[in-house]
Amino acid sequence: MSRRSFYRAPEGERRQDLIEATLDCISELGLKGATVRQIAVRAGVTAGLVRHYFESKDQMIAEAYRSVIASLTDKAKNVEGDPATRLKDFIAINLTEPVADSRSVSLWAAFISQVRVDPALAEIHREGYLAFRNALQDLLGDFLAAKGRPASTEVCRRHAIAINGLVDGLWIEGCLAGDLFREGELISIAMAAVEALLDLPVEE
Amino acid sequence: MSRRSFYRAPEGERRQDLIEATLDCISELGLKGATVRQIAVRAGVTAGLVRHYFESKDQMIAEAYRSVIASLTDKAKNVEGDPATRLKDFIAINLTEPVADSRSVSLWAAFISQVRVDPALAEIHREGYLAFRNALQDLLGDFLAAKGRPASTEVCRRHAIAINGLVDGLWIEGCLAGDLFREGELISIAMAAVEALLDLPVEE
DNA sequence: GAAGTTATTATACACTTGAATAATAGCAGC
DNA sequence: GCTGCTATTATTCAAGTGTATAATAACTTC
Repeated sequence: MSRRSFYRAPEGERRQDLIEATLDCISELGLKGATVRQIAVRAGVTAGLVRHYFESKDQMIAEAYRSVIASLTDKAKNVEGDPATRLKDFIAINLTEPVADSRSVSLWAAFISQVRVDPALAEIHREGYLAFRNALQDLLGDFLAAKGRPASTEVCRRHAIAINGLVDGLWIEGCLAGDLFREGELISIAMAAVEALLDLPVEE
Repeated sequence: MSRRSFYRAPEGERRQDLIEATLDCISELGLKGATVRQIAVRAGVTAGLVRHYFESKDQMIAEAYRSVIASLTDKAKNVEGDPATRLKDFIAINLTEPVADSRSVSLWAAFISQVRVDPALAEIHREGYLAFRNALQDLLGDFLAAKGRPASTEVCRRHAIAINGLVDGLWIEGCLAGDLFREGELISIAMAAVEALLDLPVEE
């Protein structure tokens, strides 16, 4: 009667593994299916270890949510180049894998559904949304200025709200039922819509 | 030692009560919190009754989802009047209570998060989305024709996809963090955006 | 290589879960 | 009122839940 052998992982690595396993469970089995035991199996450890790294299962899930938000927003916030290119890339990135895939939207929805239940998640959502929208707002300000049509903060804010809504809505549908659209169709629709909203060509 | 007294309800009524109680639980406690016992408490019955009306808890939840989708789409699909009024109302209805409230978006998100887990829910979502988008597409066709700018099915389809995405995205944010926007601001932004997308005034 | 630290395993606990079953009481028809 | 049907309650069950605890083995330090 002997114990299984194991590897003593560095703290950061193990925490990351546990969070990743948590997200796998949530996306494939739903929040209900993300039990401590199932998460442990996927992370290749035993259930007790979870409590060694996190105060509670709920706290681990909140951290997992933070990492989802970060993965959804980081790529789009770090676009580079001239304003027109950045705007174009911003849209394309959000409507292309890996941001746009069914795993992402599953995770996102699972957490959104808990926003009313857990105020901590509500706060995380709010921060993520505002950071994302403000990045877009700055981007739009730069773009309009570069095109010789500088706009007030208020105008940029309204444009950012609308375009953010548009991109979010298309992102969701693309993730949930991508087969309803042709290859690249959502990006093309989004690009045309942004041009109409701003009354300016984005692509040359 | 006596049993509690009870009322023998007509089948339709009791089923409706159970579904309503299920939705209350999901929106307030999350899918995890929607246990057979908790649902029974809210419906004012004992847990065993659930299985008398539904084959399983999962089947009851799928039916509950159907009723959510219906409540979200029915109001918007039944707009009346001339095309411009219908288009205006379509947008306003989707961004105003009771369609736009935190309970609705919680329920919607809870089900979306299960789409990957349960193919039955995926099918229900797909049907709901297409019915909604097609209603919008017809509406846009009528509107453009009435304004003397008749458009092809394909053009209407692209407009419907974009406007549907826009409205969905704004709906979600309005529900989740309504306090980030001024009274009526989302409707005003949506209306202006639709006018820009169609290059036509919606309001006189 | 021995000693000490602690990440990890193993096990146990109290509680909740969805479901099955049997008893019962509300109500319709006579 | 009595009878019969069945919607509803009450109880039970096995499986699964998050967490607490103690034993242990992997690794560090000297």
